[in-house]
Amino acid sequence: MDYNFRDIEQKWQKRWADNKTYHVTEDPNRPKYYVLNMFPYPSGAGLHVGHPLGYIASDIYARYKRQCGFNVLNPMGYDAYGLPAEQYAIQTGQHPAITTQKNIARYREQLDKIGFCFDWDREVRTCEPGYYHWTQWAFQKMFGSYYDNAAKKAMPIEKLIEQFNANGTEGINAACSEELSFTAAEWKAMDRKQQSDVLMNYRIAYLGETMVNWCAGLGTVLANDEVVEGVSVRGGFPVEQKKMRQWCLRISAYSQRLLDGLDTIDWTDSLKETQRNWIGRSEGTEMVFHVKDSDVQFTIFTTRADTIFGVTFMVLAPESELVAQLTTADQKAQVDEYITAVKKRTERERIADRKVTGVFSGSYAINPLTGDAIPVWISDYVLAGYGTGAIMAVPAHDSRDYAFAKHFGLPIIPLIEGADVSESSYDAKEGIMMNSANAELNLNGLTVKESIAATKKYVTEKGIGRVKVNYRLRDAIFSRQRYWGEPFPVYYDNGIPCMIPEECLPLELPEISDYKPTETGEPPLGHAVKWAFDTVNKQVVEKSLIDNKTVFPIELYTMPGFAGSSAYYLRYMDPQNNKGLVSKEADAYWQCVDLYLGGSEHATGHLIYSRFWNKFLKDIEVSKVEEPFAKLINQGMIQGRSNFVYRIKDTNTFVSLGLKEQYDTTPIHVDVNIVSNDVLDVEAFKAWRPEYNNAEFILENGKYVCGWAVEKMSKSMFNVVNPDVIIEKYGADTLRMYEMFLGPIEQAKPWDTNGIDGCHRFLRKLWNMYFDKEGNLAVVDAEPTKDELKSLHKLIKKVTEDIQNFSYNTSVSAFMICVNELSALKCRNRQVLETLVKLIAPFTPHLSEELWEMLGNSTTVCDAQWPSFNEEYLKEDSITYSISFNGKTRFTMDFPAEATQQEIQDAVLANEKAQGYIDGKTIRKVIVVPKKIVNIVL
RNA sequence: GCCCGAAUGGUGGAAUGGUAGACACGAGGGACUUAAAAUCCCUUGACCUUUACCGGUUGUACGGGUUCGAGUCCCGUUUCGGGCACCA
Repeated sequence: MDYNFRDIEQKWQKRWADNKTYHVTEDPNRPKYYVLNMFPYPSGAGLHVGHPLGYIASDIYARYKRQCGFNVLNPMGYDAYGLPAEQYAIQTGQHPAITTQKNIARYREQLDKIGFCFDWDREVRTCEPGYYHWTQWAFQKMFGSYYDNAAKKAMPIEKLIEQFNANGTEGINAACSEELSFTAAEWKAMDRKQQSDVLMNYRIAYLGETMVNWCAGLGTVLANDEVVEGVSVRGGFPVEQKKMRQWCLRISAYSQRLLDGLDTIDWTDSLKETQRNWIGRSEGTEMVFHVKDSDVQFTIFTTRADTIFGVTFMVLAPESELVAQLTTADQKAQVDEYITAVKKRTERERIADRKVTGVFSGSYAINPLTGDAIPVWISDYVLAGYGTGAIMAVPAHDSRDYAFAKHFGLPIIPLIEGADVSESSYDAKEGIMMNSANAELNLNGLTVKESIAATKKYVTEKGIGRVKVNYRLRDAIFSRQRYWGEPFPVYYDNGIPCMIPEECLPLELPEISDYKPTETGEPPLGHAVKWAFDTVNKQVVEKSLIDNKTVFPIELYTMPGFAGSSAYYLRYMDPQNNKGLVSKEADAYWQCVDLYLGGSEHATGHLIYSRFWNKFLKDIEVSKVEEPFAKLINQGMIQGRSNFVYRIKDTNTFVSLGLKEQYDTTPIHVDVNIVSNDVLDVEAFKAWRPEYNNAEFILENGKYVCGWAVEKMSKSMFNVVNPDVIIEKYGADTLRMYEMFLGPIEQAKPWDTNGIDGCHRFLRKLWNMYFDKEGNLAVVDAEPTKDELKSLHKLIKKVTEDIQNFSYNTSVSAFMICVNELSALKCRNRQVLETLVKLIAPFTPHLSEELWEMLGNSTTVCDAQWPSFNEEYLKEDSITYSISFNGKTRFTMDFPAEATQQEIQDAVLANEKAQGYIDGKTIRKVIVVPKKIVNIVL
């Protein structure tokens, strides 16, 4: 009987769908396991063969866990908001919802063919009102919260207001944009707008002024890569650095928790390290410097408090508010000129072109330890957004300060013994201090480490400064001037942002006629005038308590891509719930994702935002756990394997790879789908493109051999392989096996269709084991033989271990070895063959179900209990040891399996003596390697 | 520049410090076949030796080291990949 994978796969996919085989419900009597893939953005190109890699890997794990008795949640959905659909809409006028809908249908069709155990009843789409309801809701909760540094959690903003009413800012320890100080009386005296502004300083979702690339000509904010030499790539309009009001999320408040949480989760070290770098915790000292002949003082941040005696100048960021205060009249012209020049440069240009620039402010600061007056400069190598936007410069021990000092001829004072600073600075944090003493503090002779501690202690006691931890993590900018995203549930009352009442959510995205910005420079939602009116005045004003009949402007920004993907794993737990994001019961049952699979490209995006979002939801008691993803595996990218033909220059003649050195050739990408084992299908090539109709070929051995290279899988390289094509030719089970066989999941590897035959042959061979020549099921009921049991239990052990370690590639090999062994044994034993079906079921579900049914089972194999192995069967009767002298093997000896190492050693030595091999030699050591080698060291 | 990871046949890749190259592809040879496909068998790191068998040397990017024994551990170097990048 032939292995008719097409019929088998269709049959089972239909049956699974009809019976809702993979539908899961919360079941307190069974342990849960939550497997999750990062959900895809449904692009117009459809899935290529690289996309399902992670889905297959997690599907195998989900199926394995299910067979182990777990109640497994394995959902799938779509990250449906995104730029490509919107760009397409601008070009064609096609509504992004329609494009997205189409793409999702295509994705679903492709996914269904692979045989996943997804519970499609739990599908989510970020662009559906029922889903983004809860994205908007979470945003509102963030708006209504502040972060209490002492309690280390988010609290309702009302609590803060209470405190303001009672004591002003006295005793407040909250995360904020800038430190404020006012009394209760002052608070009460503020009007609504002023109070709103003050609260913005504390809210977790807040409107803040941030630096953006603003392009007036296009009426939008641009990303850095959309700007070159101060003009927009598209249109060539001038672009300036501008502070703009944007919605932000105070993710920085969670820096420490985001950092600490990393120690509690099972992610790869490299990914954790990337997140640690991104959060960028740095422990240092803040010190206050007074300005000479002035009341002004300012604070700097340094991690090298020990170098305070080597400060020879100070530097302010150009954007710093201190610049205006410290610039003296006679320097003003120069400073203004410098600031203007800096403003024109984009972030990108500053990084690309690192020539030293700066200007003297005219002021001097007083070194609090030496009393020296030191010049204050302004330079763009100091960033406004980090620390205090001002630094103390120690050119001897900081390379950037050194470059600046050399350029402007400022003094350099070495502070570490033996450090040669004539050519470059000495940045290392080691050595013995010198030149570092005043009447009260003497660092000379101490190590750098000791000096930092001593200086911290000193400045703290003297009130000059304090110990401070800084984080590089910035608050997330949360608004976009785009159409295809979640609308903000916000309207403005006399400039004060107000939340649309919760009962009016979701605020639905309106239809608009034009996806470009409006003529007045507003985001695309500005076209939806009627929507704004209806929403705010009918839905909001009439339904809510707001007693006003004027038209309120509504927020026209939309949310960024990461908004919808930040809590989707919670929504899968309870996707239809219209009372809340997730019910207490569902959350309590599923808790967190046990296994999360996705690409490492999300290390500093989605995986940070999501962790932050979850921590916030935990603070407001929606989610139960601190960390959403207990274990994370980054699947490696599947790269493309491109093929080339070699055209002889200025001809239409193509030369085979082996002969191309004899000609002057140009390599040309050729569609990998008309190449097999690097041999070109010449006729298909001629038909591929009109210009190749008359192509001629110089062959080798009658074949045209193509060159190849590993590149990114992309249309332009003609190396995209569609899973549908593979499935049509080999079946989904072969595809699943082969994707796993390619190599370790975490590793990037090229897709090479050439190897797939091996996996397909294996499945056919496996299939044929169950049937005789006439095609009848040919299993016999009998006690398995010892050899059969040994082979089988070796496999159970290996596969069980491999699945737990996610080394599926070696599992596939183990299956191949076992099937070869069983074939050699002519195994027809029902018990053995049935167990084999269970073992391979996670990898090849369709084939397994079919065999399982043929073997007379009425249940599905996906519920069949995972077999356990018995060490007894794995035991050998005797074990062959290699006997070697000084590592060189001489001969072998057999020993009973239960022989101890001592017995083996004694027996070997007795044999040596009897044979006379070791007469007159000194034996230094005898090493018995378990089950392998006896090495006699002379 | 800083941090992290990797390097094994023609290819993808195996190998708790213990006989390197499992398994698979490709290639070569053979069987079956009118032929092809399919299937099955043998060979396949390099080099040397031999009519053949048997055998030997060498070999996991490079140079050292630890060890009876190193692809694996340690030190240094090179190359490639990834992340961060004026973060004071």
